[in-house]
Amino acid sequence: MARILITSAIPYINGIKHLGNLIGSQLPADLYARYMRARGNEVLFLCATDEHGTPAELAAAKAGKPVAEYCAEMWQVQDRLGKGFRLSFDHFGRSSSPQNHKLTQHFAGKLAEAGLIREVSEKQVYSNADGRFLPDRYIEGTCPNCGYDKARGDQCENCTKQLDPTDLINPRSAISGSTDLEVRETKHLYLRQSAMRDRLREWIDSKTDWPVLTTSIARKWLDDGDGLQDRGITRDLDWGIPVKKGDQDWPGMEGKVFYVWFDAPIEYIACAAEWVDAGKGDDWERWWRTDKGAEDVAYVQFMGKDNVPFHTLSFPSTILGSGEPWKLVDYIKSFNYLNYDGGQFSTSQGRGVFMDQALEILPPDYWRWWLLSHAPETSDSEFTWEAFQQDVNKDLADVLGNFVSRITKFCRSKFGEVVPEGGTYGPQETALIAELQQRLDRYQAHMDAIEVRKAAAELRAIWVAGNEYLQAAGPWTVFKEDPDRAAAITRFALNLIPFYAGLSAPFIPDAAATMAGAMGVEPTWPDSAEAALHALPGGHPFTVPDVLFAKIADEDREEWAARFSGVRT
RNA sequence: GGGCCUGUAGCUCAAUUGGUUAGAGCAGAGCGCUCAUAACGCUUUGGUUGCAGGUUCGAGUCCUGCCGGGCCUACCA
Repeated sequence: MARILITSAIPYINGIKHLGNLIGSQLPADLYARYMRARGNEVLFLCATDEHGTPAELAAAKAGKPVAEYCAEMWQVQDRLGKGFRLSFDHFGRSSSPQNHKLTQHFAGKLAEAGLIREVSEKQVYSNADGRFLPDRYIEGTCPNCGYDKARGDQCENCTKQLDPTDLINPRSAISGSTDLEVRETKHLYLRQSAMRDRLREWIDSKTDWPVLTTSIARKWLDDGDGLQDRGITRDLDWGIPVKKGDQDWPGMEGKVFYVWFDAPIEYIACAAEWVDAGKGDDWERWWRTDKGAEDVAYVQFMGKDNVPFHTLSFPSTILGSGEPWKLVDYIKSFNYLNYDGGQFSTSQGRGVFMDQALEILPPDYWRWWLLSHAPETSDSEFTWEAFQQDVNKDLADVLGNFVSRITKFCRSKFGEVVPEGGTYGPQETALIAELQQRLDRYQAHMDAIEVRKAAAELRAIWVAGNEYLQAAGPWTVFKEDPDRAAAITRFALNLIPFYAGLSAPFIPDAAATMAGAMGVEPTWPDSAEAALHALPGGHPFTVPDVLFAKIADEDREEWAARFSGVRT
């Protein structure tokens, strides 16, 4: 039995996440967590909301609420939706938790002790009307290069020229539109990542089994230009973790908070502390401190590709630089993006299907299956309503659901709602057991390697094998001359249901529970195909379950396609 | 502009990392079955691997150039 620590990239608090966000980290992380638990491993699966930063403050202001209240409410919404999708977090925390405050301040103190923090005085644009410093992106003006009048302070979207906010003609606040801006001097802390460069490179180079998508992004940052740059880790904001050196004040840093990307990954650790404080566990350090029992933990992170630099460089800088024996990530699984009907999903533009809407129209298993079996592992992938309808109807309703339906109903009509006795397994059953064992081995290998789409394809093939068997064995014909043989075939086919339930549970937990429940058992991972297909003896009662997956009708698809074609208001 | 990823059947994806005749699923066509959610099974049509060169006994895979799509580019997160 292994011990596996799994974290999903923590979703930003600002609004409800869309299906692209879901398949980019939380859903595959959940698949892996469920699988590893089913295999008998000890798993700690953590996620949280990422609550700090300018967008959270602005979203709260727009909602007319204090930011703490806004975040607390949005946490509840995200927690509820996560449960709706059956995300099996051991704890769903908050980066604004007291545990994260303490830990973030602790890390900053340790980094300062190690001489890895330097103070930098810099000039930044301040908006008097908004009462805040403005990040470059929140300053708009006319591009000096092309004359585009909505250029942002970091880059002109029209001509793609990199800009400084001071380059803009007629600069104004993107928040209020105010032109009452001034340049102010402000002091910030920088993490000396440049001093960590060799250690980081050595660490990245040791990760030969990581996907190219992950290591190439890390190397680019290490080597581009003058190499890895120091990074500002504080901001002039109200909402965030106050800058402190451990539990001591930090002279000159009064009123400032840590940058959201500094405290967000630390929440992975703090979340474990929250898990203990919530009474769900009793020792979080054995998951995170290699001097306190975590040396044998395998730590796997899931994230979208845009998150990779922060997980391969920034966060490891924090960990390594602290000089303390914290657990570093062992494997990073990163994902590309899911597009929606020819364009990107967009939270800010309200484009696509969002988690709350998805659950309003269909149960979570439909989404889980489609999204996971089309996970954007090698490149961006695309959601269309036609593909979704077609795939879900075929895979879930026709192949799996109908298999359960046809054999349970056949048995009920010929033998009653009890696994029939009599007859013995013959060559057909032996052959199928051998095939299923091979497929089981492959399925497990794909799941171990976190090859999500390949695992889904193999699972589907396992379902198909049941229909092939029934067609070839034809118990409805055999029954007429040899009821005993028909009983054996039926018994064998009924035994496939709990087998399928166990294997399918990581993908479609609700349907798996229904299938197993109908057969009067719990979904469990099979030791072998041989053992699993002898599990239910003759005489074992069962019930015919309701239709597992109702099909998506053309009218439904058309209605949804129309309903979600515009932008969310 | 720079870096990286990507382009394979109508659609979604494979191809043991340079090795026989490029494979699956869906969709399409034909046949079969009648237990089942008009479901299932079998057979089958379909490819100049974005384009043009090059290296090699051999290229989807490596190199060069071009074309298209994507991500990042350090103060959005």
